[in-house]
Amino acid sequence: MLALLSVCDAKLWRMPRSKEPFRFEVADRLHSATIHLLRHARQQDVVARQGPARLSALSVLVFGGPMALGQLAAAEQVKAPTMSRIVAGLKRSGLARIETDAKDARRIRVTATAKGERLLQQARVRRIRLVAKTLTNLSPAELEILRRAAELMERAVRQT
Amino acid sequence: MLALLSVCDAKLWRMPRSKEPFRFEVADRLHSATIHLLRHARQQDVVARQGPARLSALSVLVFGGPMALGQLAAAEQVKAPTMSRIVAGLKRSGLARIETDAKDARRIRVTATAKGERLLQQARVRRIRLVAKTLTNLSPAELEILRRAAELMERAVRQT
DNA sequence: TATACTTCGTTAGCAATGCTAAGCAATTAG
DNA sequence: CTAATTGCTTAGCATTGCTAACGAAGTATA
Repeated sequence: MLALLSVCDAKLWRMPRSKEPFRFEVADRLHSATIHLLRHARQQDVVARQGPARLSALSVLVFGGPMALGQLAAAEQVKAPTMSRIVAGLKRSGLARIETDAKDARRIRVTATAKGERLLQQARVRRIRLVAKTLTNLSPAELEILRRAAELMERAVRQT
Repeated sequence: MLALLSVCDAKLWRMPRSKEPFRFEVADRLHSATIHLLRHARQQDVVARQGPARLSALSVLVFGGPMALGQLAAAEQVKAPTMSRIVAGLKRSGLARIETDAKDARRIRVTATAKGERLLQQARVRRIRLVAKTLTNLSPAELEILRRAAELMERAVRQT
């Protein structure tokens, strides 16, 4: 259930030799902290009655729009056969629908249904609410630090 | 592969009514950013040749010391049968060993082996290195923001 | 045009991980 | 001493990863 989320947790840990030890220290702490935060947020996901892979794929469909199976697999960093089964599950549950591509008969077009969008938004609300709840005791200045940190993380990852 | 890591990604999303909208905005951004950061870090885990559940359990053993199966299951937020199988796998791979508890014959004592510690540390180094690499272009001031953010996240989650 | 590659998706079969239900053995309560 | 509780395992199911192998459709080339 923890997925890969807790491979490393400890403080007692010697950083590898580096010209920039501070960067490694920050990486270490950030890694650990984000693991703990997300592990906590995940508690809410039981309610959705859908497996993590399906929720995840559904979110890509909802926020990224309809797409072919291969694109979806790439977005989820998963092989095509795996995504094939996930999409089949979403279809069975009425959360996504499949159409054929007019230009290329090999492709399929996967789209989130209204029901799928609704379910995903609800799951999302639950998670965000829980995260917000854990931030309850922080001051505005501390919240500002977190907001800026989020921006920095997004930027850093996107530049990769 | 993404586990629950991408249930929500988008910017276009209306926050629920709240007395503290800023807190929800921060929660949303932080949630998204941490998902992306960890999804990125996870690329390194293929190398370890052990599933995520085993690596995760092993990390608890390495950093938390030997413990009973039930404790380990609780730490990993997993039911006992699941942990039973995970520990069996670790034992098969020579990464953990099982002893009987002298005081209570029902209990078992699971311990990480030297091989297990080595494997975990290597996986850990790979992940941290990758995270550090994505932080390459940040200034010292920006790194400091991330360090403080990590502290805040840890504190917030721990108070739960 | 015909043949051969390539690309896209599916099916089949394996392994890992989650669950509940059921069972066994040891401990604790009454 | 019996009965309830506790700790772990086994059995059986569903989900989600993978590779291998296939068929169908598009593309390139002789």
